[in-house]
Amino acid sequence: MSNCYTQTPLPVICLAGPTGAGKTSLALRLAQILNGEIINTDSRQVYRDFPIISAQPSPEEQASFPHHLYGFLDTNKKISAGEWRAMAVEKIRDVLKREHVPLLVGGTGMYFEALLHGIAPIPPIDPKLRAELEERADQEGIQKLYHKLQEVDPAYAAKIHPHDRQRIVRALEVLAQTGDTFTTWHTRTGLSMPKCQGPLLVLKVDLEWLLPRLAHRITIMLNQGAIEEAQAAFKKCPLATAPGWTAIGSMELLAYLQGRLELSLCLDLWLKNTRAYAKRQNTWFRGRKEAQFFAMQDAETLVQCAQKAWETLQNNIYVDI
RNA sequence: GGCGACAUAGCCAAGUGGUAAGGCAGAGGUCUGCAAAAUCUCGAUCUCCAGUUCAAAUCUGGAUGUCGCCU
Repeated sequence: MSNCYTQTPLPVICLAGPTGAGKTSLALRLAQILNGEIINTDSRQVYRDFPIISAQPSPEEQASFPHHLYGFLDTNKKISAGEWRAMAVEKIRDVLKREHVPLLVGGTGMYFEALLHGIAPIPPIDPKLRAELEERADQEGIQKLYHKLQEVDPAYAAKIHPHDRQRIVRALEVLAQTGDTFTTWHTRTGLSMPKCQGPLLVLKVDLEWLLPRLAHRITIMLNQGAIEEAQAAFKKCPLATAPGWTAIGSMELLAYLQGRLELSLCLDLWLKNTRAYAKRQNTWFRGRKEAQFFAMQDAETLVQCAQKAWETLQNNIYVDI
């Protein structure tokens, strides 16, 4: 019985949307109605030292229903989409064993993608390879590496832009270590991986509506001690390039703490970057075919959809078993 | 009231006779292990009117507006 979920898709409910849309409070509602447990699907809320700045659910909120994968990672550590997925799947299994509903809540589109559609089972790549490629890119120019990619994996090269350094390096490092091209790996997506299945419920927000909310949220964060939080984090991890610092809010505050930015400019920039991020998130979710969109005013409808979807998932699972 | 300067996209701004750089903001995309990342695409005929010229954002005159100084 313990391995039945490895054969059948794991049923989940996904709640996504841009930052500041109101996912956290809605998630609590879903948890209450569906008897759910909340699993973080956000690449920044995993960091231990930034609970305020990354807008993690408050301790009270986290105490009201079980929350998973929040604030467990050190600032100098990073996590990949694949690693997150593995952890999330484990949590999902646990939740299901308790006969609760796994609620995946967050704003990181790629994590939802990895969870619902799988990700190529590429082994961990030696960081040295990437470092070497990055250095070559610095010295010879990224065009050289792109030309190389065109030779070894023309199909993938055609899919990305010649300036897309991150993806060019990634494709080359994978090939260098595994001997297989990125394109080949992509064909193996989903194999030997537990699948998750469920609705992708997305909060649809208008940026004009969101902007004042984001501004207000920054004020609240400051009142809650965002600056002190950044100070404390800096004491623990003074390396500005550490993965945990590459988040909106923390990077601007760090610049302020280091005297590189006036406070008022820092706050302006923080807001600006947050808004731009929300826009990118909108773009991402808009492009998902399976996404179902709801305005915040239609939260009720969303909840009903989640309930209905869960019933359907239950039935399907039992049929499969 | 007088004198002077300026007037280029939402903002900043280059361009001094040959048919409008750039930055920011904004909009729309891409996305397979860094994703709060990386990356791509998109905008004006130069305040208005008249004139000079083959040709004007660029020269001349006038109008309007803004800013500064003066009385």
